[in-house]
Amino acid sequence: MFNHMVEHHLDRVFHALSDPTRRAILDRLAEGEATVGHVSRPFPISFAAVSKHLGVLERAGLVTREARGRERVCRLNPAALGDARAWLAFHQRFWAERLDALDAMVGQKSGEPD
Amino acid sequence: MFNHMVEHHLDRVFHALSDPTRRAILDRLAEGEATVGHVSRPFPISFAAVSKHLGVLERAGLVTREARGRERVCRLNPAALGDARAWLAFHQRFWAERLDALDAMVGQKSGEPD
DNA sequence: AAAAAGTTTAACCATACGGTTGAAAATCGA
DNA sequence: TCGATTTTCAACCGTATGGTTAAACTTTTT
Repeated sequence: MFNHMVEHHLDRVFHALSDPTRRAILDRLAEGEATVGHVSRPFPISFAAVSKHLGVLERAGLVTREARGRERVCRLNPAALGDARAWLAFHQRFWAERLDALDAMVGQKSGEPD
Repeated sequence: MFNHMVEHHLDRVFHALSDPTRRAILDRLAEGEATVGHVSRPFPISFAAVSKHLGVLERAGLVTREARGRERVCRLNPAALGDARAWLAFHQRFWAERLDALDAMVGQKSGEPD
């Protein structure tokens, strides 16, 4: 019930989240929507680099960019975090249960088949 | 208040999670500890490739490999998911609050926190 | 001791990544 | 219309990634 075909989506979300600049961009955007220029200003990298980061975030569904005149206003899309969060929550709990089960039968060495 | 120096750790965890093969390895390991050979068997890639994936997972703290004779038994480390989960949970909720505030001003409501 | 088994490491390949600069495209202001 | 502003796109660079095969290392088996 958990292995849908959302895999590629998870790929993109986790990958988007794996870069500190992109997480900082998300933090910046959490303060409110902003244009690409406004987002990029505090970062010590080029404008184009930030634009590409925003592309990665957009493709992951984490951010939307809407054209407004010659500017583009970026906004967060919190819902996109849902799948990643669900994956983590499920697995962490599932793993913990497994390990608890193992702890419960300390001393018994379970033969691992194949 | 959230910008610790755990960044690099988050980098590694999210990056480790961004690959479907690695997530599948974690799923496999959730069924119980296993040697590298056992882990790699179902995958259509080489043994060495799986070994490298396990290295990535290990460096992210998600998996431990313990030498047992000439084999290495791999186990999950659920705790390592903690930081990532905390990051996601905090941000999703934080963003949702922000957007809810915006929605409230528009008159539309469509947020599902937690 | 020698062979076999389980893993890792090294070398390599193709592609993707994060970064740059500079040109192009679209819109605004004069 | 012209020039300035905002953003993307294209080309490029150095490094990292995921994959391969083959060699090396350690431990078990014979």
